[in-house]
Amino acid sequence: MAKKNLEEFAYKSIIKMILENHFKPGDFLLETELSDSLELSRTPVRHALSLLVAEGFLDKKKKKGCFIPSPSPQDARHVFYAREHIEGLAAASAARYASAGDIEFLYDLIEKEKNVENPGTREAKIAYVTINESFHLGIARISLNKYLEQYCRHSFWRSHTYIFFFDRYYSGLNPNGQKTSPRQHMEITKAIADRDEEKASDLMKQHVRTTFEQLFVKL
Amino acid sequence: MAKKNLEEFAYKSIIKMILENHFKPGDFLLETELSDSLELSRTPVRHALSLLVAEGFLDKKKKKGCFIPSPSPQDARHVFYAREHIEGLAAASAARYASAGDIEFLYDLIEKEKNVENPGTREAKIAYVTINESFHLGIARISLNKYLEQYCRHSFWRSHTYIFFFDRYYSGLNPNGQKTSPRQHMEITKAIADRDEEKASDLMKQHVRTTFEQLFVKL
DNA sequence: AAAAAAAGTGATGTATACATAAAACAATAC
DNA sequence: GTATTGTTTTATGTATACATCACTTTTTTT
Repeated sequence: MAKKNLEEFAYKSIIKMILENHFKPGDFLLETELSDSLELSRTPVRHALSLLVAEGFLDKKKKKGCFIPSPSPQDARHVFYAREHIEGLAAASAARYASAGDIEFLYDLIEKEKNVENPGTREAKIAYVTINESFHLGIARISLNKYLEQYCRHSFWRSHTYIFFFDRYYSGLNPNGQKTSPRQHMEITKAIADRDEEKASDLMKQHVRTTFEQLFVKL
Repeated sequence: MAKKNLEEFAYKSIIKMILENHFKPGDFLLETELSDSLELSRTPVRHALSLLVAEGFLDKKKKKGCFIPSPSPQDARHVFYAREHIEGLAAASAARYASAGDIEFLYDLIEKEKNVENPGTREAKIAYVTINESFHLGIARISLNKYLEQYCRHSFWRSHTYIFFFDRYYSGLNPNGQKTSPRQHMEITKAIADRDEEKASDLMKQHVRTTFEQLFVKL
């Protein structure tokens, strides 16, 4: 990763570390440790941590430090509930405003998703995550509403804390041993292409709920 | 205001200045100017500005600074659209989870709102703003979903940029010369007290839309 | 030996000096 | 007169030294 902007670099690096399970819930992210390991001063690290706290990715104790919030089934329900409805709104809005290029973009992603090689490997998992992110945040972007987009992005990332935590999900397989995402992504995209706002919204809500249920099958 | 925590002090002071119309859209909030006028160093000011940017109060240009976002009818439609639906969700959730104390809290606010003295004065305006914030963010809190609450808070404040800009609104009067907010607040609260999630949601959505329409009557 | 007081530790909180880059301006070429 | 390049300005971006406060450990007192 480029170090042009140290603040941005610190921000992205810390998120990356969190998503790569570098820390466990309750761990303190010390400014000095991070600045050492990222090889920059405390200032940009401190800045990045503040943002992450403001955005709700981290919790903070005054004069003590920032720490990874403890995930709870309750909190997961809250994120996914918010995410479900907000992405539903975004999908409806996307169905209204999507250009031909946007729709092509979504179909391309689904093609890529179907053709990920060596499913089950670490590389395949990373590919799925990347494509999935592009799809969901893509629809958020296509909604043309920067507020919806921002909230989608936030709840998406926050929900990914859980997806990485209970990472059984990214086997990418449902209980029947089949991938559900590409099919659902396809249906959503079709609804958007058909300009069917309500259907796009409903399918997206259902899709997010499916993700949640697959994750928390045992909770 | 106490200066125990300089970062908090800076944060609150800057918000206060913004809300008191100290700046106009497009104005840059310079770190050095602010730190001079608040009589502290750039560090806490810079920190506060970062938070305000993260929270969407301010926009930022890299290496240039933080500035008051310029309102546009398009942007206003986007904020109010997002706010309408998210506050609708929060109201539904609040109808489900509100405690007796919560409901009393809401009724108390409505009482206070009805009894604001000397309508039309600057003091009355500030009182309305304060009460209105407590009501809307109160419902967000009562939803018991911290994500919904966060998005409510964000879109609420962002929409307030417009409310303060076109401040005809806080005459508090509708085209017929009557205050509409207390009545709508009362109806929403009743729906919450009745545990009628759908009604609470619909009324809240309608209420936010009313606010928008009163603001943009001429746009 | 238990409790209270005091000193020590280690992190964040704050101020400030310096580096860097965007933007404004001036000078020059055309 | 306009466009383009070079210089200056100025505010942010970054590093770092020092202050402060919560917490821990040690010491003292009873």
